[in-house]
Amino acid sequence: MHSPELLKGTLQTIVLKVLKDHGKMYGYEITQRVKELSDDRILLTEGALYPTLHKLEAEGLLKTEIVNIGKRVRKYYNLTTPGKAEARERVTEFVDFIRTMGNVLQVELS
Amino acid sequence: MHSPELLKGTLQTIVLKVLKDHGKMYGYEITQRVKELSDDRILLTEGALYPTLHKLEAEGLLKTEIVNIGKRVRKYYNLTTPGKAEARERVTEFVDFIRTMGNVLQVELS
DNA sequence: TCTTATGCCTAAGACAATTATGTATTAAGC
DNA sequence: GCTTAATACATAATTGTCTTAGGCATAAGA
Repeated sequence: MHSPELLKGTLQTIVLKVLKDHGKMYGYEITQRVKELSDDRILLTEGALYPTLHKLEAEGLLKTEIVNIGKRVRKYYNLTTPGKAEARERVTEFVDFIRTMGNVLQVELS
Repeated sequence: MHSPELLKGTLQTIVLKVLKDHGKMYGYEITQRVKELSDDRILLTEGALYPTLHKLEAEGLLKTEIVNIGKRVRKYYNLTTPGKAEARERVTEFVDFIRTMGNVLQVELS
């Protein structure tokens, strides 16, 4: 697990990009996908994830769809059109940030 | 200027690494060096920098030296031996984090 | 002389995350 | 049949880092 401080500020970017790459997903699924993609290094906590999903939805970047699986409820999230644009921007912004940090820290980012 | 959220958690790493690369520096000088290295994209605020310097000093990672320049006072900071080790670790940690994020976001980090 | 730059610092508040809960269903092990 | 782990949603209290807003003072340039 990574030093958690570095993760701060990246959650929305992660959620938007993962949804962009994988399409319709529900909360728990997102945590598992990120765990998998990060090789168990990024473990999203529910206390952070759900408020973030709700916030992105309130901003119109995500839309939801509730599906019943037996007696259990799943809430699927997907990007809206503005959400897709936002995902692109966030990733670009992140990459730019990393380049800048590479200069400041004088490191090569393979 | 970058989205400030992404910067969160990176301040200590920046301070430690810049001091490692440039040796003895004072607070204001650090802000200017980072501004320069980042091409004006990272502007450290004093309200964040000074508490961080004091904290790192309290942890024994930095040592200080006060110098009078005319009537003005400069407080130089430099890494201690544990501080140098910590700087190395923080940078390694940051690079690892970036690699992980590259996988999660599915982006190439040149 | 007024603004900008240099130089240190602290305090209040915002914000995002962690930690701690709460509720409930389903599958697996014993 | 019972217990535990996994699945699945969610909120609330707290923590920590940062921004914003102050405060004080010297030096240089227009």
